[in-house]
Amino acid sequence: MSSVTINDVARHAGVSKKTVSRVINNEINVSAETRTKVMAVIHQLGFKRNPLGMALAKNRSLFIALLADNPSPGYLQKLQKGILQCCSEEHMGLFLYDCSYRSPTLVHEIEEFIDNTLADGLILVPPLSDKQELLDMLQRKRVRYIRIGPKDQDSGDCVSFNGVKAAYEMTQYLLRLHHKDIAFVLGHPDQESSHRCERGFRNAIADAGITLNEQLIVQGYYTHQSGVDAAATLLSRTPRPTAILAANDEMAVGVLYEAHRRGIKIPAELSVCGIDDISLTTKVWPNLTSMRQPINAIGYRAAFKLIKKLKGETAAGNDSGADIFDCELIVRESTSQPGR
Amino acid sequence: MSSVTINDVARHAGVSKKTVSRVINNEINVSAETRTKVMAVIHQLGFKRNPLGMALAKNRSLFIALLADNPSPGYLQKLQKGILQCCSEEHMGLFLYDCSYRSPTLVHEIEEFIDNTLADGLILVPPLSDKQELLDMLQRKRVRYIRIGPKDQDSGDCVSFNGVKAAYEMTQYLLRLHHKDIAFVLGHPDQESSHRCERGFRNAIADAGITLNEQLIVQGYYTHQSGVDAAATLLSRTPRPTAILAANDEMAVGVLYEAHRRGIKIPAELSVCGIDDISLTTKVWPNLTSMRQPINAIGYRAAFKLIKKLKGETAAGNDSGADIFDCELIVRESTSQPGR
DNA sequence: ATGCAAATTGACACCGGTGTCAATTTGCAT
DNA sequence: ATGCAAATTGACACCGGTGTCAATTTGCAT
Repeated sequence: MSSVTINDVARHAGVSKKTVSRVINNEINVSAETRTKVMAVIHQLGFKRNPLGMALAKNRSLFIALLADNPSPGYLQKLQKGILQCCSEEHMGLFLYDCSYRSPTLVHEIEEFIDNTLADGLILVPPLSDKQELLDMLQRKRVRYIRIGPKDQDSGDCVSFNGVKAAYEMTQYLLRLHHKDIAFVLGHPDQESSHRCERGFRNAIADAGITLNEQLIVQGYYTHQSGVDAAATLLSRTPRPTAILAANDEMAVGVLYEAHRRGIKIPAELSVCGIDDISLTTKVWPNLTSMRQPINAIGYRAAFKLIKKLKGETAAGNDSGADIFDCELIVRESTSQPGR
Repeated sequence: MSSVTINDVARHAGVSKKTVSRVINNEINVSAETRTKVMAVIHQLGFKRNPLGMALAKNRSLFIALLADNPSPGYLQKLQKGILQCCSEEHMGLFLYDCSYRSPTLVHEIEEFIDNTLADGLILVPPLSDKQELLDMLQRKRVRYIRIGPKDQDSGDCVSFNGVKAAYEMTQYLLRLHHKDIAFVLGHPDQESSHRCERGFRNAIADAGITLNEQLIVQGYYTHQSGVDAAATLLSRTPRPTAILAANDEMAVGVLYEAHRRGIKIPAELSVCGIDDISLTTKVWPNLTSMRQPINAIGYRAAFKLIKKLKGETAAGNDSGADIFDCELIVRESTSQPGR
């Protein structure tokens, strides 16, 4: 390796390596003259701090990791993209770890992962965000984390999405189209986001003065197949719903599939819509109407908060902005007035 | 941190820390007695080697990273899964880095990424696998890498997929169904895999004794939209092809979309198929016939080779097995005899 | 010029490991 | 018992940084 060390810089600048360290870390108590001189040498030699040496000395690796187990690959992919963008800007590496929510040794596996990488910051994706046993372990190991979409949105260390509003507004949109029999496909019961969407849906129906037919709410699990299954149930009901809203796009695409299979015309005979706005929405036919969740921004924000936390900069001023993101209705081809 | 260090183990076992180091690294020249004693203490205290200390002393981080810029998210996702599985088994962390093939500062960005993470092993995904400028930089920095699907498949440090055979067999399948006017959507011209598929397609047509209509080969770029555009071109030709084979599934799904939009019945009026077998194939309607590329296995294998290389174990014996994976035809709902 | 607090700087030890090399112990032939 | 090569072990320096604390320098009031 031809890498330049802090010692090289110190020698060239005629100062001690501790002083160089002070300059690198932007510490106070370095004279302007010294700082300028050292900075010049740093640029001249192309010095870059070795993150391993730093990590060992400070006992903080500044590495962060994304822990994921999410049934919707499109969601994860967008989230990952947002996180990576922030990491890239902040010159941080991102470790990835795939885990299985159902694994009985989950917490142990994650602990081992942390020992292997020494990551000291984690981004938790639902349903991991609410696994108390995991959070306890992280606390014990003093590993920082930011949770995405946890149950208690008020804890400072999380970023979420206003799922109630998303489902509420999507339902309102369907009502404006004059749909009466609107069905709803729930997400996984372990994930709070599913309950939030359900609340939004129920509120919208209630606020419209309609008595909800409980038969039109069916269980799903956020997976494509559960969307297919839910649609199979709903589409054999009489009267058939004229619109189906699914708690995520992955399931909505499943609904689309089952409807096609039965020869039901979309949107003429059935409106279908989802929530999230993953890339899948513009790949299927017809393109899926969805509620855009700014997944990219959520990922970016989560990474940003985590990194600031690790670097010890308190999220002050304009940084402590809203961490509950709003949705946006994206009307595409899969919804219309009944019969059109 | 309550972590146990090598010093703690040494003290408890009554040996020097160098001896403990020898035991950890499975070096020879440690008496059986000492080894047993030290191992006992290691288990008793729950000692785990600190990867940072090791990395600093050995000047090898043993961290690996996946560098990706691929237009098909489904492909990348499956690859990632295979890589992660291997990393998990080998107790290695995986860094992720998203880059843009087109960025003029690509090589510099990647160099910076390596400096920030000290990854000393990389997995390169096409089209990065063939970027000579990048490979040179890695050579210079002595960063090891494994390439996926490079142009020169014979270099030992790569894992690929038999694209010629995949396209050849898929075309044969369509010919067996008695299709005559079979169209082909090319992938990105910068990626060798596209050329390989084209060769397979041409060979199959030639071997069947058919004169190829060059009008039926259109350019694509491996993206969904390029599939839509290619289909728009192909489906307005007279006579219209009765089957379209795309060089990847992402584009095939685009073809499906455009055909639906035009009210063309699939597969009755048009057979559509792709290559890769990404998860998207079973989400769209009708489910897409595809050539399964063992993407998971490819990712796993790439990670395995890289890790072995880093650990210095020469891939000997049964390990040096075939690194060109074969395809498998998966017939689903999007193909049939013409007119059925 | 003098005194003193604050600012600046560097010597040294340390983070948790490994490499080098010399010292000690072991095993075996004589 | 003796000699000698091979096996085993540990002292010490080092990888590239940072923390502590004491020494030196600076800036200002007197």
